[in-house]
Amino acid sequence: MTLKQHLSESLRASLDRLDLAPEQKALVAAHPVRVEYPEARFGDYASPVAMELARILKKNPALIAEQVVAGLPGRETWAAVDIVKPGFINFRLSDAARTKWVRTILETPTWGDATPAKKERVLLEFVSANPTGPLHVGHGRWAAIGDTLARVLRAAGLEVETEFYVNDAGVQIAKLKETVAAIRTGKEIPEGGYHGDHMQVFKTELGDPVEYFLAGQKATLAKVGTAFDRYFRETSLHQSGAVDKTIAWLKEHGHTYEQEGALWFRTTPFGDDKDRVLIKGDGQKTYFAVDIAYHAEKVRRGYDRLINIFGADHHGYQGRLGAAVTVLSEGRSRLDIVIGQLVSLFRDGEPVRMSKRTGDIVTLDEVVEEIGSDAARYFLGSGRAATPLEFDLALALKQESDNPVYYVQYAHARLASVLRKAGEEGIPVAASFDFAAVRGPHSEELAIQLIRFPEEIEGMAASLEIHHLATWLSGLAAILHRHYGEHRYVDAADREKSGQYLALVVAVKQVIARALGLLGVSAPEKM
RNA sequence: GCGCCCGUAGCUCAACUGGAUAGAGCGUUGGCCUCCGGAGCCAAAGGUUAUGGGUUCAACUCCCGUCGGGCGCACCA
Repeated sequence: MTLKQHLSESLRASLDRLDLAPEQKALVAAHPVRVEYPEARFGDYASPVAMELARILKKNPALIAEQVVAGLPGRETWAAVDIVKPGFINFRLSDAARTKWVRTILETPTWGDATPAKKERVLLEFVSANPTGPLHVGHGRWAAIGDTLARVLRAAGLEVETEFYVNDAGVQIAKLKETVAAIRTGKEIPEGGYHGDHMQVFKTELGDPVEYFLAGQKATLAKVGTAFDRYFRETSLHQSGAVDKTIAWLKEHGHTYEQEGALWFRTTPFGDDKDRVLIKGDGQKTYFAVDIAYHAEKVRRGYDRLINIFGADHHGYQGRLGAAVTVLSEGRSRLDIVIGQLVSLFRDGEPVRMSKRTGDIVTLDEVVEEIGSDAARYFLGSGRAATPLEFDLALALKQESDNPVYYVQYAHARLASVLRKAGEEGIPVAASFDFAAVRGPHSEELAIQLIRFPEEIEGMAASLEIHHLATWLSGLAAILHRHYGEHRYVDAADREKSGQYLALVVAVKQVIARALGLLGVSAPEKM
């Protein structure tokens, strides 16, 4: 259990002991106990619960806070519990508690991992780019976010499979093949075909264009450290008859109707804003019908939860797909859709249009080539998915050697260097860490930031917002750099104290490496 | 026209989903290596959180309006 949870439960226990009328007791019991992180000067944890209960209990928040503190169990964990102005309750960890938790971190190489209340099986689908060209920066954003989300969910104790849906059938693929045939025979590219320099390879490249692009996309994803558990092909749905079976199932269960020669799926009762066509008047199945069959397949596999990462250009799909999953799973599976806003490309402030048709496309490969995988992963994964990202190539290139990711990596390399130095001096890492030995400027912050790591993981798993990882990590790096400036870790004159510092160094280094790993960024020993 | 998302320091982004004096990186200005890595640290400048109302002990966060930007609104894929 995390420290935050411990505190939350202690507060709950204290609230239960308040002398209240039965109806008030019920209200208090229903009220969540929130614990948050205050500014360092106030302490390590804080709770606004007394202020929140002031209205319900019709009492002065400071008075409530006093009573809560009076009945609080587990006081030995806290060096100080203060009540401040409106009614905040602030908690400062005791040295003994810091010692205990840091020792736990040192004994736990997987520190950060959390244990879920329920071990859910999750299918996470992302990227799913059409195999009609190379991946662009937008795909890179979904890859960075999706891959990190998968790692974070696993750290949070969920069973996660990742999947890339390959649209290898349908009209666009037919257009692609026509285009390739034209290029190979030296004819003009047909109406609605694919233009652009990246198509010219088919003058000499003789393979199937779908396989060619898919292989290229996989190679690009590998460069940014993203591998999928499964590539699921649309054609397999057609071959297995899954599309027809799914439509038949919907018919049998009364979810469809015919109108004007088309077959409609009644999605509006399940949150969609209009019903959708499955089979068109000309007898052709819609793209949506195929997509439903795909999600029927996911449901059939029995996941507790489906998560899809969609670009904002597909957000209109949310309602109908959610309705489909509800119907197909008969309410048993839940579909979460993470909408990621698009990436706008700029070069020196000038917008760069991205289109596979015009060919003015900046590929993910090129960007990775320019700024490297680490910087790309960090940059694309550190912003909130819901916020549009403006990516300036010239800026990214300029910051090549002065990028936020290096700030964090440098912290790691610096600690590696400290440990090397200690090795040369023959100073051993203390076997039994004692926080009191390393007390001083920023030491408390450093310890607490490490202790919070699993709390961050839990928070991200709940919100599906992984950008917090980069924020928290750069916070840790900042504290470390400041701490480094104030303390001398390796001092041959005081081997005992140095050993204690080294234990802290090992803990910080371990946690930074783990967090960078979740981000898909390397943790260098030297830079 | 309707719907979803966004608007925070000069630039790129945070702010724990309603908490305390809105924070980082880049850029700018001025300091800091006889000493474990100066890819770092310290200090300064920079904000009426697009804008006008509302809700409350408390609003960047919630509600309504306005302005600006992105994306959707097919018997397309």
